[in-house]
Amino acid sequence: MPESYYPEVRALNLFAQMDAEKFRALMRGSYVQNFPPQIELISEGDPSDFLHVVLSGSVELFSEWNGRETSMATVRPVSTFILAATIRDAPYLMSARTIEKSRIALIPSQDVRAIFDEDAEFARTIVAELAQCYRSVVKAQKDLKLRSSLERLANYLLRQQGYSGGEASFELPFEKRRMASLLGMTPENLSRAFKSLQAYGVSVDGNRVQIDQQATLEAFAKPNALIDDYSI
Amino acid sequence: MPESYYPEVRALNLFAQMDAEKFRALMRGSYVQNFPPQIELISEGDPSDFLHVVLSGSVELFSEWNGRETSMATVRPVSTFILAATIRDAPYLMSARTIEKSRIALIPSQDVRAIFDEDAEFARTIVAELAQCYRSVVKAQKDLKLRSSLERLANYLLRQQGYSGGEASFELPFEKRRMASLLGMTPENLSRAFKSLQAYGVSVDGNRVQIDQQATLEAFAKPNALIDDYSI
DNA sequence: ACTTCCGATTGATATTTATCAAGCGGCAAT
DNA sequence: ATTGCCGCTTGATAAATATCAATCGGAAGT
Repeated sequence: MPESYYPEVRALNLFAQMDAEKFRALMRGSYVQNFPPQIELISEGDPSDFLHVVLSGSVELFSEWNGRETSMATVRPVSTFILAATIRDAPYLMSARTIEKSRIALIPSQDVRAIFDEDAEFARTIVAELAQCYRSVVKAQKDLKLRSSLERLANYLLRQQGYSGGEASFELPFEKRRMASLLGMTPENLSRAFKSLQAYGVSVDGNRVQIDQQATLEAFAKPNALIDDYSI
Repeated sequence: MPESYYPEVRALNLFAQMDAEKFRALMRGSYVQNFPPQIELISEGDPSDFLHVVLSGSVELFSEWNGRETSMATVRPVSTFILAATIRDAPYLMSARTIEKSRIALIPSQDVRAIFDEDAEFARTIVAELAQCYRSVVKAQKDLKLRSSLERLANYLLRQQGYSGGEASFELPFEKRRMASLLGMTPENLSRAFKSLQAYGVSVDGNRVQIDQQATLEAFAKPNALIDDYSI
């Protein structure tokens, strides 16, 4: 990686605290690349050669089985993905594709494992990130198993509202078909679910959502920190 | 913890490689306790004071929301649970109860975090265990989102068959109601699902399952290493 | 401005899954 | 042996969700 990129990567939480020399060692074999939208970065089952870090843009993690496909998560700056595969030196469980034009840092997995052993500060950051990822999946699984699709949508909207500043009106971060897959439903059902939420003061126009009766929607959605708060 | 317990705990993968002195430090504030069945060990939302290690017996992790409850996973010896909460010093996302009479080691979370910083070998083991946990949840989520309940049951049976030695006949590890919740279905549906699998050579008598047409069942279930193989 | 394309929507219908209400049957306590 | 309990099963029905087939409508290209 050209040294000119170092500051950008160094600024990330993951690398901010680590020893300067170890950081250089890690960067030596790394790349930063720009990808156009819809590029498949990794395929599930492949060996985990690189830890990926999303610097800008966004990436979708998805999985396939028996001809079906589902969206598992979206990764936004600045987060890693396939950290667990990197650490265990195991095959990827999910595929990844860019949603939009994205800058991705690629760090050789073996270097991550090597530096992990040498730099306690880095190890601590890695494990904190991994624990965060774990907790996110557990939350997603609770969402899936404990809620109906309408409830999932309602809570999803409340979360998105929170991310975009808490105003009554906000933009959905991507296409509805992707949202539907993420929420574990079909696009047709998502469409009908939006209609059902009109009863709770939700209106949609394209990607813009407006929540007119915040309290009513919350009473229906019953958001819960242990499912919906991704900061804990 | 009485020193007489040390060898039993020391034998666990998690502690086998670590420095002797660090191990003693970790054990000093720890307990080993026997619990009867159906004891709630931790409740979701509580602060994570102890890392738990199942030495014998089995523990169910479950979650609740809005009056509903679902089984998230079962933990068998020798595994930890709530490792991620311990590391992040965050509240538990899941509750835990003993399924049967169980021996549990309780290790103060703050000691785990402290020793993590001091013992690189321990840190490496912890992070490997955590990555394993992460990958298990991802697999579970793929199972939930990509498969119907009948397909989930078929693959579950094949996995259980594998764990119990691969014979055509084997025992289910626990009650059907718990299995149903784990598989994301109602007990009634599980009952009907077993009946549907008769068409693929599956017969059930109490907790004993017999698979008469292995190939037929596998052709239906389409087991996949990236979902069903918990060793990778 | 017109066409084309593609995602979103809508309606009709089918499938899957849950709910409700009995029953059945093993097992433990008496 | 009898009783009562509890988990499992079964049947009937309802609700949730998916599928299939059009159709709509905005955005991009001509």
